[in-house]
This record gives sequence, structure tokens and C-alpha cells, in this order.
Amino acid sequence: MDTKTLCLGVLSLGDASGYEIKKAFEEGPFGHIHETSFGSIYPTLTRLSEEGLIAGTELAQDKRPDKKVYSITEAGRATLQEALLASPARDRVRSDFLFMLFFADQVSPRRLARLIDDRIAWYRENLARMEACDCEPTASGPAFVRGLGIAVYRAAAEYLEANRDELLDRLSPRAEPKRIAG
Amino acid sequence: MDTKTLCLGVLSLGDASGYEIKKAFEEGPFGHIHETSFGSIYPTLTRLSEEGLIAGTELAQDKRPDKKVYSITEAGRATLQEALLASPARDRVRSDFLFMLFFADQVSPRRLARLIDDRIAWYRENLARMEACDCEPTASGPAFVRGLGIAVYRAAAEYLEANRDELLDRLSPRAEPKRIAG
DNA sequence: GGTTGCATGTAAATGGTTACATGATTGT
DNA sequence: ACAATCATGTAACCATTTACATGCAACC
Repeated sequence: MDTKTLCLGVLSLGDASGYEIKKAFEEGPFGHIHETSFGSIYPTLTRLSEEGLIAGTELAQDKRPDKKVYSITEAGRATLQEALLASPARDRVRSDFLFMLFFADQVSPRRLARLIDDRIAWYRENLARMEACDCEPTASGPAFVRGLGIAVYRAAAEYLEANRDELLDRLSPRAEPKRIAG
Repeated sequence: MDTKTLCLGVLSLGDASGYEIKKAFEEGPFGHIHETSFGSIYPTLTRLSEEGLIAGTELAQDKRPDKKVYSITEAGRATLQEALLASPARDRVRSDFLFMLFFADQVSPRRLARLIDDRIAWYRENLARMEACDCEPTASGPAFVRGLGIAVYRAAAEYLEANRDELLDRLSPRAEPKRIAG
């Protein structure tokens, strides 16, 4: 999905500022769907506004910088609808972690262990966060995506936990205790 | 991972042409790690060659176009080593499928069903492929990554299969059979 | 006194996709 | 006949990241 559609999507759920849209991707259930940076959101929002797909309102705040809150327009909703009808591009994944694991025998076992442990911790943290926000009776879509995310993260974490030691053992073969004499 | 490191990685496993490197990402166990296009591989290979990190040999073939087979050099191996020491950037995922699912209530149930079923089929096909190449006693790294890929894909497929109907039912609530009269 | 969070934006540089160009061979 | 596979490459375009620029408030 291009940033344009992404912003329209978030705004179709309610008004938000650029900062809030970014946050939604960092923390929210969008995390495992797509990432973005401010440098891509702000220009997109400006363009979207020029095209009449969203409308922005400057909002002065107390003890906070002003913010621009955007609302999706009817034209914007129509554009989002269209985008949702296109056939989805295949997932694009780019994982340095997997790449490094693939070349495990070119990496020191210590570093490898660190890599895997950090990753497990990351999954566990994210699982906790995702499972915690059970609270709101969310719409069907988000609930489904959340469930899928949890299922996948859990499978990954469990695999790593179950196979970590075996991999490390195989790479740094415990020097066979050599018999000093027959 | 940048394309440069990617190519060095593949070439560290054995000589290959640009075409073969691309294929490795499409079919091989790299599929769920990273994708690339010719437009990024060929220029990278040229640059890598200029930098002395790889060396290319033109190879005439019978009934086939010529190909350029590249080998990694010592300098190339050193560069790869360095890249493997850097701390891995976090995974970058971009999934149109998940995005669309998230907005399930803005998509027709029929289309949604199609989307999910296609995805399940895709996972099943890929699982079959990945499980099939059990043959070679691959190095520890690839075997580990393969196992992780299988675990994750399986979890995703199972989740989709288990929750598909519930989602669809909730979206197109079976019109309660109205009693014609008390 | 330093860092984090709130808040918006621009500009340069990078990196990557897409489409084009070419062409033989093999399979349907 | 037509599509797919093998095989390499270029160029235009697009999108995105990164770094810069600014500044107040709250917390440690």
C-alpha cells in the first residue's frame, strides 16, 4: 500500500494529525502491517489535502505545539474504496534478522545467541502489548488482523525458543573430550 | 539488507549469475527473507565488480544466452563479514493483504472471502514447496530459517482457516429469519 | 542538564521498481 | 502461434529514508 492509501485508511476510522497517524503505525495494530516515517506522511497529507481527499483544520493547543487535524472527505472515501478493490500486491518482507540467521556459520555463536534472544524478547514484548488491548470491542477487521498477528508472532517466538539451543550446539560443537591416552 | 550485501551473501555460498541470484530469492528459501528485481541486481553486480568485491567471468553457453558468472573475492568476504556484524535493522513488512483485511467492513464479503481463500492457497503451496526440499542436508543456518518460515506460514494458514467463516458471518449477518406472524 | 514526548515540515540523497530493449529455445 | 524460460542490461520514474530545522513542556 502506498502512503496515500494508508493515510486515507487511518482517517476513515476517525480524524487525526500526521503525528497521530505515524503513532498509529508504531504502536497500534498496524505495526506488523506497514511502517512509515514523518518524511513520507507529512508531504502525503499535504498532497491529499490539495487533491480534496482530506480536509485539514489547524488546531491550537494548550502547552503543546499546534496541530493539524485532518478529516477524510467523501471523495477520499471513494478513493479508499477503489484502492480496496484493487488486487493486493504481494507482501514485501525485508528481514535483516533472517538474512543474518541464514548465514549463521559466518557469525560467531555468541553474537547469534544475542541476535536470537533479542528477537525472542521483542516478540514477547509485542505479544504482551497485542494481547493486552483486548479491551475495546473492536471492529471485525482489526480483531481478525490482531488475531493473525498474535498467532504468527507466537509461532515465531515458540520456534526460536524451541530450536535456539540446537542451532547453537551444532555451530559450536562441544569439543569432544579428547582422551589423553587409550 | 541492501542489495549489495544480499548479492555478496548469495555469492558467498557459491558462484552465480545475476539471473540465478534473482531466482534464489524467488524460489529458494530466501523467498520470505527478501525480494529483489533485476533492475536492482544487475547494477549492483556491476558496482560490486568495480569495487573488487566480486569477480565476473563471461560464460558462453550452448543454446542459451551467454551469462556472467560471478565469484566473491576475499575483499568481498570481508565486506560481508562486516555487514553481518552490524546490528540488524528491524524487519520491514508491507502487506496489502493485511491492510485490506483491517478494513474488512469496507469490503464486500464476497471479495473478502476470495482474498482470504487465495491467501490460504498461497500459504499451502509455499508450505508444500518448503517442506519438499528436505532433501539436502543443508547448512544449519538455512535449515533454521526454513524451519522458522514453515512454522510461521503454518500458523498463518491455520489461523485463516480457523477464523475465516466467523469473520464472514459477522460481516454479512445471516438475516434473522423473520417470523411472518406471531 | 539531558532526554523524551509533542508537533510540523523541507531537502537531499538513496534506493528500488517498472518498463523498455533484445533474442534464442522449448513447451502447449 | 503464443507463452514461458533463459539471460543481460539501461533509463526514467517513484517512493522513502535520513538529516536538518525549530521549540516548548515534562520528567529524571
